[in-house]
Amino acid sequence: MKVGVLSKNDNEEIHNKIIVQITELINLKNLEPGDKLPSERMLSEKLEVSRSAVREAINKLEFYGILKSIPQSGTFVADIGVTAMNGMIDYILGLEDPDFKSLVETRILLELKIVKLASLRRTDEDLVNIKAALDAFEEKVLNGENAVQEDLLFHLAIANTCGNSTLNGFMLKITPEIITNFKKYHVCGDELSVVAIQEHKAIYEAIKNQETQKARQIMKVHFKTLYQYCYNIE
Amino acid sequence: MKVGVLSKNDNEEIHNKIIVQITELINLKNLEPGDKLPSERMLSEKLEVSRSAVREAINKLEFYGILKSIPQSGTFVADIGVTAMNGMIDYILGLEDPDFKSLVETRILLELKIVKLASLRRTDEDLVNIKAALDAFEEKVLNGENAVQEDLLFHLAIANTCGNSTLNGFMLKITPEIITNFKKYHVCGDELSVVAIQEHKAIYEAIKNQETQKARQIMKVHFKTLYQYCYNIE
DNA sequence: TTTCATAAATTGGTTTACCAGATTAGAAGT
DNA sequence: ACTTCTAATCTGGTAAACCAATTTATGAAA
Repeated sequence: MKVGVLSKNDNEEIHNKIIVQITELINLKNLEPGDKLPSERMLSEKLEVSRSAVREAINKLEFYGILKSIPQSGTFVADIGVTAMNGMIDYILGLEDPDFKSLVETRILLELKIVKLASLRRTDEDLVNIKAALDAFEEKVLNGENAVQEDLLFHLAIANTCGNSTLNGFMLKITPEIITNFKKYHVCGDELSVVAIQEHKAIYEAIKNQETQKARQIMKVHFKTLYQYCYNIE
Repeated sequence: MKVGVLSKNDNEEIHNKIIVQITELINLKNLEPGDKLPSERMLSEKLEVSRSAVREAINKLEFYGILKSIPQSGTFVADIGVTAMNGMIDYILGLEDPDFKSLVETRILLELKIVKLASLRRTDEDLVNIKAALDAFEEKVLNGENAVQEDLLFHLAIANTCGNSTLNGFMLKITPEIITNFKKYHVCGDELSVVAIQEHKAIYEAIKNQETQKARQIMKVHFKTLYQYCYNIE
């Protein structure tokens, strides 16, 4: 089953159907950016579905920046143009659920950039946060406990200091899926955690000293095991 | 105003407040992964807000993989652990709206990876799609019309063939914001479009011939102007 | 005591009714 | 004809009522 990034349940199918119908309507009526859609009531009547279903479809299109609802006024076609809209909707409907490989591949890409930016832009306050996450991770590992959560919180702490809210948001989006997949495929890596402590410390130091390339290099080494694992799955 | 990735309206403030309260409740009750939250009715009563408000807060937490609602059963703490949950929620609530620089910075990062993957994984069918987007762009430019939409659809066509649904989804998420910012800051770049045609063609050929490094190199050149613009804004 | 069928209660989801702000139509005044 | 003001209408959002599936409680049978 295909499902979007918003992934909820199997009712997604009917949402997609409604999205297609709304799109067709926009094209039929030659609505331009800024134009108002028929009201939710009209749409639900015309498409013979409940208003809530229409609202959910609109929500999804709004999430992807294609529509814009304004409280007591109406729902409008965002000013990205109808060509972009039609193209995007095709791709949105075709979006598949991310598999583990996609997630890891993306995570590594994001984090190698994030650690560079973080080392350039980190404030002193940021360093305190990262250090706290680092200490929490170390304590857990030295206690012999599973520290997957603390591991990823350390990485999120870095993402939070990179000064790029888009990258930060993307990291937050994929982290839970990464964790659950770690558990699913038993990539918890308890045995590697002691090594990981040293690597985390080295990353922290590099960020602290603003050694951009070094920070990136250590992060790359840090991901080596994960990287190999990722490309051995397929 | 701070706002999350889901960015809707100013009522986000109260959603965040509810999210905090729900989190506190989970901690108070020492709920572990897999445990069931109080029902939506109980929560709305206890927190003295409407049930719909509770539902929206839960939806957001579900989007970020922290909670999981099961239809006639209940809402459960996802199995990422309470430590990860608490850390993530702090970061989620602190998320700011992405600025243009964040978007461009992220786009370039994503696309340089995407074009590599696409050149490795593209099918013959993919090539047809990319070529169609390429032709549409060329026609628009040669007609002297603004071709921002067709430009980005070409890039989305590539993203759609990269075999990584996470990266593809992220590209879809930022594209509309990129377009609106282009218009806002007048980065439409009509004068550059003729050059862009050649670059697009070269990218297409490289993907077609599966010349991975070359594809990436051309994409990098293609982004040069945008890159400079991005780092001159601040 | 255990097992299993049955009914009552609980759940998230959905439909319906209602709300307050925004828009529009039209009349009144100039 | 053109404003201006007002009231009726229309809008997305929200609260309340309802639903079907699930879970739990109950108790009879073994």
